[in-house]
Amino acid sequence: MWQPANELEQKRWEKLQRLREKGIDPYPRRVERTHTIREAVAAYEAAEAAASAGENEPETVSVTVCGRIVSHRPQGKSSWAHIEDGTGRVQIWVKQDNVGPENQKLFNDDLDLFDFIQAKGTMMRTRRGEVTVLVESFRLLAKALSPLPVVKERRREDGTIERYGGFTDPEERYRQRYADLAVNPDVREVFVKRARTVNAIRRFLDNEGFLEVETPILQPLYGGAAARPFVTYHNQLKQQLYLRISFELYLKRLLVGMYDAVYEIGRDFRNEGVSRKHNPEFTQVEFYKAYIDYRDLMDIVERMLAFVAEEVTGSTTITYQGHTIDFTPPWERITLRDAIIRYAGIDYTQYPDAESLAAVMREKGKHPGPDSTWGKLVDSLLGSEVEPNLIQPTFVLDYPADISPLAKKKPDDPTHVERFELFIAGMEVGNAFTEINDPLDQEERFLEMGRLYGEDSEEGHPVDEDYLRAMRYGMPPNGGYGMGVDRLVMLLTDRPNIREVLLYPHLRSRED
RNA sequence: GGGGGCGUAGCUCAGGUGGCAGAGCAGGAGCCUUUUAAGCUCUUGGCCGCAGGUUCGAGUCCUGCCGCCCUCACCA
Repeated sequence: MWQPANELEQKRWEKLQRLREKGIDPYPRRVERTHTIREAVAAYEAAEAAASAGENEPETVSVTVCGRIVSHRPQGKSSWAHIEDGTGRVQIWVKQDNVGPENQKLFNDDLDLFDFIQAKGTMMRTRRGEVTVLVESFRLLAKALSPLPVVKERRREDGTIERYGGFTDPEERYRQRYADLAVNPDVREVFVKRARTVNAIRRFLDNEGFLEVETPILQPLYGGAAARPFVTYHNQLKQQLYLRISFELYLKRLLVGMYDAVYEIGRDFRNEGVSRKHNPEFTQVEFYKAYIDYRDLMDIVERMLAFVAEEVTGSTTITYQGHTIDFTPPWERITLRDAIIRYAGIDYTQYPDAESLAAVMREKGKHPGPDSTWGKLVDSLLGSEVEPNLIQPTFVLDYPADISPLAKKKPDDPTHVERFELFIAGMEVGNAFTEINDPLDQEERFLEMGRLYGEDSEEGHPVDEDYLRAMRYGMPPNGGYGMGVDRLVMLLTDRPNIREVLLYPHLRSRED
């Protein structure tokens, strides 16, 4: 059973007992509300506007509003408070003349910051010009036994807001996200924008004729990306299962099934390091469309992100960590080879094997990993030399075939594939290719990956025989795109850390 | 996993070279019927992350552990 942990909770618990002794239910069932706070303020401002037209006093606006007490300023026989609901914040004024001495005392002594109340009264404007509910009666809706961190704000003369105190420790904010959201409105705003982002992606794809589908998260075989999976087990079926690392192979099977264009928005799971840009579970959108290739995909992605940015922020130009980023199409397109020449000064086609490429990287002062494959070395050049420089949306295209086992080779160059990745603000945001639809080529590429990575590597692609069988029934030529939604939300909300855009980011467990 | 930083009151933070653990806000008592970081007077509140060690004496120095942040590695 809960016990007060400190003096603050002890006092609130005592107030709770006092209220019960007075016959007041601190957690009543029924609530009356005539207006949200935003509606109440709007109704009064409308009445004022109408009155000023006729130069009269505004008509009486009677409201019953509900919300959490976010400032509590008892002043003897007259008290002020602000209450907040999901729509806004309004000041209330409780006067002994209106509510009587007993209720005035109860408001002052037994109600606390962060309690929920219902207040009935008429709208007015104070001398200082703030729209306020002059309270006729009020009622406790829910007692808060634990105090939230207090954040105080003052509006300076110049209109800017000065904040005092606050709730800023990232660990506590993530572990107690409810408290973070309750006291930090800007955090609430992040997740409103996140919802709008997902919604805008969905609307865009729906309008483009894509069908939204859902595919298995628990999979007997994982694939579609090079990542280590989480492993789980179905007791009754006595079957080892993996949490998916991508949607790719299941979505492309649907093109065999004669859907022309499909997409899925959902969670992927990768059993790898966590960082500023990586959470073990993250949200992806992947879409596949028949009869297009990676050049068409670039056009779609440009239009999609310009649309999403506009819907979420009101503009196709955003600010991210001090950078101005412009989503207006068209975006820069550069081949991976040219990008690495430009930013690392190495033409990797001159070093066609891992040994020579590693050697030239060492000459340039880089530190290639010891047992890297050639493809991994190219990828590391991209990650460390190129990626940080790509601030504006940039498509990097035409990747080496041996790090891209699902992408179709270029017609004039079998060492490279029709693939691009999208980089924004120095982050990889999207990945796409002209998909292999030749089942024999695909099988060979799976086997090749197996040879490169070795039988026991978890990063290698397990050969998905059922996927190959599907492809043998005939798969239309198609292009597919995958994008990390969390990273896009980071961009659109100007957050430097993926945890800031996840309601409940993964944290190590801790004894409380 | 490696390197660096951090952990002090409910919250935000101070606490040179080891020497009585502090402030603001929140909380409590009192005054206060147009306040808005309300104000004024008084006041409560501490496992200094945890466990060891050095020392006459440790919030401070050392070691280990836990957690978070940054970074590297890993990661299409």
